[in-house]
Amino acid sequence: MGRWEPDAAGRLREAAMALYAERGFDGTTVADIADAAGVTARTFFRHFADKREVLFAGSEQLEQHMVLALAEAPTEATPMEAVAAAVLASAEFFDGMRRDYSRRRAAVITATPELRERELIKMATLTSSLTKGLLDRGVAPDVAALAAETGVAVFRVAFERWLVEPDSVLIADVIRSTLKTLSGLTA
Amino acid sequence: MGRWEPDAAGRLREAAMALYAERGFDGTTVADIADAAGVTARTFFRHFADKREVLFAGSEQLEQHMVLALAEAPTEATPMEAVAAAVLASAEFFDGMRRDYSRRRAAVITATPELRERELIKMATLTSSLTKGLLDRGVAPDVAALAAETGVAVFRVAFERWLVEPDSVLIADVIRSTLKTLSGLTA
DNA sequence: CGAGTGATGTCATTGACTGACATCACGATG
DNA sequence: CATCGTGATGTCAGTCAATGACATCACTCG
Repeated sequence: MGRWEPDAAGRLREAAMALYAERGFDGTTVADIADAAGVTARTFFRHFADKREVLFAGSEQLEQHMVLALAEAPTEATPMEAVAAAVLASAEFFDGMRRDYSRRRAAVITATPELRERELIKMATLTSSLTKGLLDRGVAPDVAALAAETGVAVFRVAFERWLVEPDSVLIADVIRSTLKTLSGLTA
Repeated sequence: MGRWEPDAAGRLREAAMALYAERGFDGTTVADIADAAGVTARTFFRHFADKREVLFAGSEQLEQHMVLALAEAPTEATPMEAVAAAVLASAEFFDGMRRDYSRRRAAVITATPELRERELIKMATLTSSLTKGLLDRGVAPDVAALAAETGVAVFRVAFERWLVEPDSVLIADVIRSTLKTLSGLTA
């Protein structure tokens, strides 16, 4: 065993989720989280930029994954098809994850304005990354922005729906269904 | 003259804008703003919930105004027409305002992640208010959400374009032009 | 063995934000 | 005219998020 327990960041993430769910975001201090994880508050800030970011670790990987899927979509795919592929690729991130965790996380975020702000900016960042990915595919700026925006909207709606569905439902199926609803709207 | 200079909130708003523009958001303390406005920091927090909110005063009125315009749209208007009326109504809020102020404010917000977060949540609130307004008109939930989202997107795009246009251009014209672009996209 | 490294702890400090309480012009009321 | 709220502000003390500077020490590599 090393000088310290391994995976301090992971312990901090779990401690934060547990405490936010139990006492609420405002009722939890960074010192509380650090104590529960067996480190000091200073170490918390070495792993996460601020008290909110601890709930959003992994969002960069999700984004990278989606952007990669977008880039790998066949050249002949329409912009919206490519975006759909990117959104579908996100499923791989959640299938392995316990639904329970996602639900508690969503509940905490919904209940805390500060966390909703952070989530919104993550979505905005995702949107602009997808837009850029489309531009790289030669899509016109207006179309790219609109397609990306629409794709992220589908992602959001599908994710919310998935959280409510029974546990057996796969998120990929919910995404496909949401995409179908979208095409019905514009038809 | 009363015991205190009148309109402390207004003085705080102006002082905040000036200092944020001059030294940046992070380089400005609440005490700085309060000093410049001739009050104490404690008074700042009696007028604004936090350091970011001082740049968003008036957003509730804008929202109310738009929701009202939505409600007053003719019964026979389509959802998107009603939303367009709401977005157009926002013009009355900016025509009187010095463009210069809006530009400096936008520059500060763009440069500061914390402020961009706040702006995003204001837009999200606006979206959900417009959605609710559409539901009150009997619009189906899916359509209402989509129309509101689209309307806010138009508002955002038009506002940004307006800031770049020469000073003589009216925001209402930019909004109308943006709405036209939108209908071109979906056609 | 000794130098270097990386993750952590310790300490001090700034600044956002809050609660409790005091102050005091002004307007109403008797 | 005296007094009695009332509302906007000041004062003070305190909590907690966040950051910089410096110390520590197991581990690794030469």
